[in-house]
Amino acid sequence: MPNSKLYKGSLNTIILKLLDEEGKMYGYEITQKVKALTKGELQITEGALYPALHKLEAEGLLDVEVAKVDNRLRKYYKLTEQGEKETVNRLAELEEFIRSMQQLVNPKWSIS
Amino acid sequence: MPNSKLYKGSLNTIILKLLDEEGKMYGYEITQKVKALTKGELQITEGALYPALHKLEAEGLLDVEVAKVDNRLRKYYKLTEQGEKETVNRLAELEEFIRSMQQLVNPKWSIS
DNA sequence: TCTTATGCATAAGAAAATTATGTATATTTG
DNA sequence: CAAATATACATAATTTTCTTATGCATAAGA
Repeated sequence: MPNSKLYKGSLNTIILKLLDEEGKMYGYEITQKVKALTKGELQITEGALYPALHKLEAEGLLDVEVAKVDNRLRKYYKLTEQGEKETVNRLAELEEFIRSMQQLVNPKWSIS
Repeated sequence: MPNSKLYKGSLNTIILKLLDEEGKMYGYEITQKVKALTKGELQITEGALYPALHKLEAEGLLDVEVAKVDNRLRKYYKLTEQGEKETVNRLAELEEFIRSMQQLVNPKWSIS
């Protein structure tokens, strides 16, 4: 996402969350999904996405399955069992983080 | 903030926002304020804070004023005019970012 | 036919943290 | 009273995580 420096560190959590929702996705699909969900606000670059996917796979959080569609390669990723557990933790962290940021940015809200 | 990787990139905005609210603050005060506001959730490390303050000063967004209290050094920072303008922009970006993240994490909310 | 879209990947560099130090004074606690 | 903790600054080495720039290849649209 070359537009905003803010999302640093949240890419992995975004990937995990999307895979948790969608079941399985391939890289390019993830970039398009994020773009659509955020109305173009967040654009994941390939240079960030693919290394992130490989790392999550190496950590045992993702499984990969190769497919060929229209004579083009696709690598479908899905959460492993461990990945599902981690996703719960990471999402909780992210939500807590969002709450904290709101607290800082706009203390009038979120009495929570 | 050694606990959460998520805030990466938002430290500068946090600093600007706090200075905008408080008028002037010194480094250690900022760390304590953030800790308090987020109930210990976000802990700014010195290794991140001081270089960030120096950079913001170098960019002309902050002015510094040295004081001695109880025989100890304090460096009070406050926004320059340019800093105030930038703060408006950065806060808008941050709020947009938070909205985007909520969109991704919990699409059920924010019909916005 | 040329550009754009789809689909993967990696390398070089930059940005922004963490971790580990270092210095110094004041206060609290055992 | 000594030791630990809190206050207050700073920087260097390292790591993490991006951006930017490439590269390859096929399909679709102008």
